[in-house]
Amino acid sequence: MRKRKVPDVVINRLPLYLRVLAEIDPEQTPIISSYELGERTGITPGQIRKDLSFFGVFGKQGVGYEITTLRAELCRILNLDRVVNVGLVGVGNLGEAFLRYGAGRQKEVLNREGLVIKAAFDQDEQKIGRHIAGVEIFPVWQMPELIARLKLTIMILTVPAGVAQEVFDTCVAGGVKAFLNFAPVKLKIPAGIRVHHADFTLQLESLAYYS
Amino acid sequence: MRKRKVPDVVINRLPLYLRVLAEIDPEQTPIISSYELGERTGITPGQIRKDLSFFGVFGKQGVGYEITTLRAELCRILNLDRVVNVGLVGVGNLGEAFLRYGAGRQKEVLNREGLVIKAAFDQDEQKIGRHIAGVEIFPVWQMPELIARLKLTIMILTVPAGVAQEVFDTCVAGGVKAFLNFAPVKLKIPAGIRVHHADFTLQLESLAYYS
DNA sequence: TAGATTGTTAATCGATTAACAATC
DNA sequence: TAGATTGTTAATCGATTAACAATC
Repeated sequence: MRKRKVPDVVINRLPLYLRVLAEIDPEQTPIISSYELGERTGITPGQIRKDLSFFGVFGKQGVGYEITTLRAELCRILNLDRVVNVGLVGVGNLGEAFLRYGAGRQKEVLNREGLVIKAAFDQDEQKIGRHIAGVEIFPVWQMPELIARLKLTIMILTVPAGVAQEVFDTCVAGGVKAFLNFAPVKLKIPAGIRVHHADFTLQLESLAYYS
Repeated sequence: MRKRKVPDVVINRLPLYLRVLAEIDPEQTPIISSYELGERTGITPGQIRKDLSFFGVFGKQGVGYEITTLRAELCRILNLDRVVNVGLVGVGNLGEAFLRYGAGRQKEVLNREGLVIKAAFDQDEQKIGRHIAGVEIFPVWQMPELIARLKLTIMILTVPAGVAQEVFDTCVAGGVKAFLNFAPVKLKIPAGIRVHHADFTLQLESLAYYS
């Protein structure tokens, strides 16, 4: 894995480029310059060119970037040119909201990019077998089996803080490589595993500084 | 405002220190070293000392930090030593989940730190007047008035992308200083206003790279 | 060809880490 | 006093920005 070569901060910007490119009709505007893309993303043109240069040469000097090509390349880089199977653990308020979110307006966006929520997990007997926004809820003990069977490579953690590490470890053992963690805990993360934290409490508390 | 002096990245770490300190009983362990705090937060001891040094001198050489004092100082720095009033706009799936989240286990945490969700807003007639987790839902047109009356200084944006900028501008005009934005849009942000983005779609898409 | 815009290198900036004198 | 740990300075690291030759 030479992935370490590309800084995470660069990877985090690629989806933004993708989003902006998706808003343009390539029939009408087939080419975009780094200046125009910079205008629309809030990223400087130089930064955009630098970011893209980590992956190859996608533009034409004196001309710009062909939108269709650049979109395809970005999708390829992000693995979004194929289906990426996502799971979710913990169908409480937040988990349920997330399932519906992924089923609403954002579903089109996520699915267009190949991201599909395939299964949800909970330990509450009452919830097992229910469907939320078309996603079935399975018992947590079936996770190892279903991670393998459904090839889940991204997991959304919307579990209570107390069980987050345990659930996380189970997922890692099962082969999940990337996580979006909503639990307010510091996870112990093995090498090669990527975790994005979405810790609302910490975010609100730091906002208080500016209030 | 000399606030610009302290890097945002430092501010973002302070709530983490606060969380770890809150987990310790100061009766039993009254003093903590930067090494111990580093152990528990995953931040290097040097970094912690550097971060704190932006705000003053809180420790004793050869001894460490008095937990009660350090907690109080961090709260003061983050404005969490007084009540900080928070509003929420857009009571859809995500907005509702957030209200319940702020009412559940995390409510204790948030309230202990002075953060209180005081009002929610929506344009749907049906939702007006309802209460979710004890928070009343008001019509959006009452926002300017209620921001002033309830002194809302932080706003959580859980509105659809299409109206996010408009709602944001209204809040800014009303005097809101800090935002937690869940809408998948690039907001045009005036100077002096702080926005934290929680854009799930972008986060999931960048995770696909590691999947 | 002249103008435009890329890809890339070098310069700058800012944040993290290392190291240690100060001092409890 | 001796040992420990802070507060702070200097060195390092990495990311952003500026600049420009290459070239369409």
